[in-house]
Amino acid sequence: MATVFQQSVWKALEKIPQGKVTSYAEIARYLNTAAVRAVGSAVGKNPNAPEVPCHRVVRSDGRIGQYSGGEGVPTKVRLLTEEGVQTLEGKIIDFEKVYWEFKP
DNA sequence: TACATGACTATCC
DNA sequence: GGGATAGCCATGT
Repeated sequence: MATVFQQSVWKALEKIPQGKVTSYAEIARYLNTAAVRAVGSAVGKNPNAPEVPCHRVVRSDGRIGQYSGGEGVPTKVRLLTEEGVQTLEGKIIDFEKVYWEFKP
């Protein structure tokens, strides 16, 4: 289904430019909620994977986290690397430099 | 550093 | 239609 919550999350994901990443907490804060798990749940079960760059969302501690699609986390890491976000063993390199903040 | 608790939703009984 | 469970996590102890 496509609830307003999910649509809001996906819409926020589309605002992330290529080569940048953001965190679930950032999205939750952008949606004015504290349910970061709900965000992950909504993004993880998104029915329109290619339209939503869910691989540009990582954990707030700089780690990749999980990924549902393709080969899983390796696919997420590879996509990020292709877009210019360097990773090392499931962790973002220069996380502060590629971190994208949502503007109100 | 590792474990337990917390907020909110979608999905499965 | 209603209640219970789990989820691409965060944060505090």
